[in-house]
Amino acid sequence: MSAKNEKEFVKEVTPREVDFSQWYLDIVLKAEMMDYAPVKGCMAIRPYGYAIWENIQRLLDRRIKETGHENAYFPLFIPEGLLQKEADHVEGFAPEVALVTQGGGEKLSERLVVRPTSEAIICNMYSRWIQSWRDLPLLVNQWCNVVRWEKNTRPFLRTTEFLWQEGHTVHETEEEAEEETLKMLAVYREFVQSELAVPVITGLKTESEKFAGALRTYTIEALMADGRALQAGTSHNLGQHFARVFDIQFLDRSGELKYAWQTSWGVSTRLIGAIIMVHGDDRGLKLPPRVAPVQVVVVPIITKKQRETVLQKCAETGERLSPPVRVKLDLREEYSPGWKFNEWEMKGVPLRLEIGPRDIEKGGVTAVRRDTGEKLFLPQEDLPARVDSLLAEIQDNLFKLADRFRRDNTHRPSSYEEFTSLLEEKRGLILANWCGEESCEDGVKNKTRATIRCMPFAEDAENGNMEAGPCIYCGREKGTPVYFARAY
RNA sequence: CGGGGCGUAGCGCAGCUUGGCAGCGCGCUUGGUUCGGGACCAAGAGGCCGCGGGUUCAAAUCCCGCCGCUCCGACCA
Repeated sequence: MSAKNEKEFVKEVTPREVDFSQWYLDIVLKAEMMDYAPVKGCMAIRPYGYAIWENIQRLLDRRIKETGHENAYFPLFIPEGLLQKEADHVEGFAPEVALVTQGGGEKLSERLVVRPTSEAIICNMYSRWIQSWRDLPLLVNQWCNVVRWEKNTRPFLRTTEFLWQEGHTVHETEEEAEEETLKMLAVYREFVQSELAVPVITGLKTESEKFAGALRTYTIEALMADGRALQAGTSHNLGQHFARVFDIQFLDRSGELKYAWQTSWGVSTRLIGAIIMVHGDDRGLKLPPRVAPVQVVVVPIITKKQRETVLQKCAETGERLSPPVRVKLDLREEYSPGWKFNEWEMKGVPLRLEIGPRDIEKGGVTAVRRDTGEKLFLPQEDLPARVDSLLAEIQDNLFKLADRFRRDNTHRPSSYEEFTSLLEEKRGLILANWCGEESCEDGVKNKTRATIRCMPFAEDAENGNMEAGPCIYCGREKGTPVYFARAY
């Protein structure tokens, strides 16, 4: 295909190299994932975008239940006084809460916060449900919406209202809570990598970056194609902070009254933004088959003489593949095949099957991979098996490409000068030693706009050496390696 | 929240400087011919010019305020 044609096909999308932000916005709108709603920072998630979310829910919900959790639902409204109980928590969330002051035409005696997260209301309920060690562990998850009045919004990445899941668990001991926190972090990591094909690094957040009210926050961080990092999920060990202020106490095995240990963890519709920014290209989305609403699109090549034969073969092919494959037959006759090719590429459908007179004559279908653009001929006999293995290959390839990109864009500077020039010229993840002082973290942030994304676990040391050394900022000799990056 | 840009048909835009019939391309509707990488012909439909106020005989156009989107910062799960 000529360069000119290549350009023509994507004229509706700003190339990534020109303006990555604009590219992202073009994609989410033109692939019909969302549309702007008439409230600032709010969006309608359109069926095609929501179908991805439903797949995320289905695949993650299964894992959450397999690890022993049950789903429940708690109120959208939280009495203002409840949110204010935990000092750090209220300090963290107060600036971004929406308040309901009126109901039923009358001023409320106590204002209601629209949940920015549900620790307060859930802990309030938990204090009534827990009396004995026999009530523990309490393992509950909730799928819901939350509202945070953000100043700067971006579709899927940071919206005023968003959808997520939040797990809230209660345990007898600190060790159990820590184990749960790490277990769910591992679930997230496995889920995001194997289903979304998004490689992540895991680690501990710094004190300044941790969840408001938590003892410790662990995170999975992904690297976007523009070299910026995205926090893709977090798991918090809440310690006894909330138990103390919400009075979650239980009689332990020796008859002693103890405060419980808690965790909370969540991922949101932000994951959809990650999929877009990790895999997409100038022609549009590239969806990992495991979460793609449409895994295979069948495009008939209709000609005057062969119309019925072709349509029949398409229907037949669809029936052979679905289920289990999510197949879409695009039988619209008002669009040319070429137009459809471009549209489904924009929408990121992993595999396209073209069926025309020539394919029928040769006894198969033409297949085109979205990830590589590769064109293949698949004989009818082993079509289901070939489609199945191609989808698996595409899933695998998307992960490999993203993982290679992440590795290629992880740097290990040996001086502060190299550190700053890497941030200016290449971005990406920068593994550098840090002494642990907040003043150095702030210093780097103020000068370079890069933040510490996480303090990685030692076993994740696949990107060069994890040896301790002088702090990249102050030069003191006690720094340990942490990941810096500019983040969304 | 501060600074810049933008807001005119579903989408992309022109018109605004210098006030005077609301325009173009794509898309949409209907009919027909087509269909292997965004087909073609013909006939149509579609407007609170973001919202509110002001100036004027007259406002998309000038002035003031507000809202929204966006970029750069600040703030932040």
